[in-house]
Amino acid sequence: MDPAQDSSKVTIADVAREAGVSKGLVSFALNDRPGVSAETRARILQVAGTLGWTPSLRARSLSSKRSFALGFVIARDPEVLGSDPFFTSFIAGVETVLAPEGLALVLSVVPDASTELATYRTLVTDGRVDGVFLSDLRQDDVRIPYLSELGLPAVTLGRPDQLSPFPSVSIDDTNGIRESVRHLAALGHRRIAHVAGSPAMLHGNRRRAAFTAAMRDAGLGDGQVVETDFSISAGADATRRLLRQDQPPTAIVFANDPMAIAGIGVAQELGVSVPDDLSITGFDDIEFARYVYPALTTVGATPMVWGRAAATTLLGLIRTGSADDIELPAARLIIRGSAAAPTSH
Amino acid sequence: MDPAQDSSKVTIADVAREAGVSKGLVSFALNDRPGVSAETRARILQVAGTLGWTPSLRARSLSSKRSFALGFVIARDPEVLGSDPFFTSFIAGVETVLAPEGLALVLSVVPDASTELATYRTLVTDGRVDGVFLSDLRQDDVRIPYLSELGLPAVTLGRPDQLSPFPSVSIDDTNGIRESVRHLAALGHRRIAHVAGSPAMLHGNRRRAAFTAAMRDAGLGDGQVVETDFSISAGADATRRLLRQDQPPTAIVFANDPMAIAGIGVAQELGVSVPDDLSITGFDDIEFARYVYPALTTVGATPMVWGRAAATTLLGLIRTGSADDIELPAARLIIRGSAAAPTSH
DNA sequence: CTGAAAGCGCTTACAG
DNA sequence: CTGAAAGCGCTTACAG
Repeated sequence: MDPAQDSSKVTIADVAREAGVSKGLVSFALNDRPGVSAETRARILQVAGTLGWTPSLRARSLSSKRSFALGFVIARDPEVLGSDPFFTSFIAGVETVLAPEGLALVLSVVPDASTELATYRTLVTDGRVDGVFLSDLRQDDVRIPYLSELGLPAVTLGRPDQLSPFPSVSIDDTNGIRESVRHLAALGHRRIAHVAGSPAMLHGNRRRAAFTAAMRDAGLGDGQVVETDFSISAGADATRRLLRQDQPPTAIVFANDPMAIAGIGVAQELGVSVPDDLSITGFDDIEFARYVYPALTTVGATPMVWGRAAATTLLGLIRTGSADDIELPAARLIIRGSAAAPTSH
Repeated sequence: MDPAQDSSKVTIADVAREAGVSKGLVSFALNDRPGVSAETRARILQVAGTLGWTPSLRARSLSSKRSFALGFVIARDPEVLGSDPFFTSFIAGVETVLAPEGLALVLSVVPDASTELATYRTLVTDGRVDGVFLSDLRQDDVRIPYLSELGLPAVTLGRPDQLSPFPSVSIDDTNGIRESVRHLAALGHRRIAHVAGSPAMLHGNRRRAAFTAAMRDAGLGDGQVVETDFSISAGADATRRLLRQDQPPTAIVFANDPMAIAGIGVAQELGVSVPDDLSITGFDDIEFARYVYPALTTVGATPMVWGRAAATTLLGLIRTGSADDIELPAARLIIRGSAAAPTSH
């Protein structure tokens, strides 16, 4: 009765019979494989359309050993995760390429690194996904050899510091840090500090190195650096420590926006005026950055673009067996109100 | 050679042969179905363990017409989504119940409501999921009859305002609003405004109604209300509008934390001191709330707990055909620094 | 360019 | 309590 219900009952056998061909040929036509004449293919597709045939994903999965899904495993303390808007935007970007292809995204949020590996193994054992996204690259990341051994295709967000069989989608975030330091130096700052991310994470390391290099280039020494784990609370603590020194910095370059926003909060709490007494820059340009006061001068990231590029690359790898690395346009500094010339003193 | 590789090749037929029983019996043992003697079941499971048999999810899916996965479709402008930490924590909570059961979560982030419906349809047609989570309930929500007609089990986050065949997991968030108003009234505020969420969304409506009711109870009239779409930018705009009036409120109750944080930013920008000239309360207790200055007095939400409860309920519905509604402990006000007694004037 | 058949690895009535 | 067989709906060599 209900056409929607009926159509779900239509199988490849019905289409084959109606079109007067074998099931195999219908399959070939469906999968755009050579060996079907143009007119036969057209007729088959036409019949399929008329009958409202939707090939069974489950049957296709079983016989073709594919899952038509991609996976993303995020290993983070959920509390910290929540404040990082990167992932949802990234996933929205991924979605824009998966949806039209009829592919799905399987997401796992796990609390720690060992659960993370177990999750990848389950994903492979169950044949849940045809490939995965690898984010938050760490130094000498165990996930890379692990996935390689499991035979699971992957794309890394950022270029690993080790031999990797996987394509990468990366962005030059050092440029943003460099621009931040130059901007502050041009405003007249001499004592500039860096609240760095985790040294165990590649982007934390890279931004820190970029900071030091830019400081030297500007003739400002190495600059003081405080390491954190990228979390808001660690950012707040680091800021407090920096400002309580005898010679506090007049500017701080933060490795991400959440920490920078916490930094503004701490400064205000201590009665240190931003940007008059202290200039602050962030990294990521999360939406909050525009709405805190003063609005955060920060480096623009493009998580949706990353998502799209990573999904395209991973699909290419899965389908053709290889894919080129992609380098996205370098991150740029966005100047707003949280950085200004230091007041004389 | 590689045991991991070998084990993936082991099938139910191998186990049956080795255990000296039929494939059917192995299947029965695997699925804990009656009709297998305790010792036979034990022997089968033992053999399965020895051989390292992992039942093929794909084969099980095809023959049992289940997908062993749950779905979550989020319809939101990705920009706005990013600043809402609710989802990632919610998903982390869901994960804690899915992972031990060997179930996966399929996530879709779509830009608008029509894409949302199409996504649900695809999920059903492809047999991707056995049930879905329904969040951000709207007035007379079309998704409820739609999913019902598709025959897809669901759990709603919050109680719908319409007839619904689905169980709900809800929390009394009106209590948090009520506590906020009482807190402000007790501090001596008389002109309290509410920056409400979208009137099209149930929780926006509910919080707004709770605000008005609490104001009346306190003998403070209806209180001024400005409607928004829950977005940070709308929260900033609403605050600006409120503060520019001849008789601006001395306190504002925001329907969520992102808007409240933007509200603090706007106040600072306008030279209005928080909490001296203006008290502010939020809703959700996102991580940022503790780190802005002054720290945000807000209502605690528990997205991880929601996730866990919703997943448990949905699984129960799928497995037994019915599930009871769950009411989580009422949301409570968390007092921090953004609300204080109004300065006399 | 096309057909007939086996196979993917389970589950599920149906007999006994 | 147990076995043999059909079935889920595709894909994929293998023949022609």
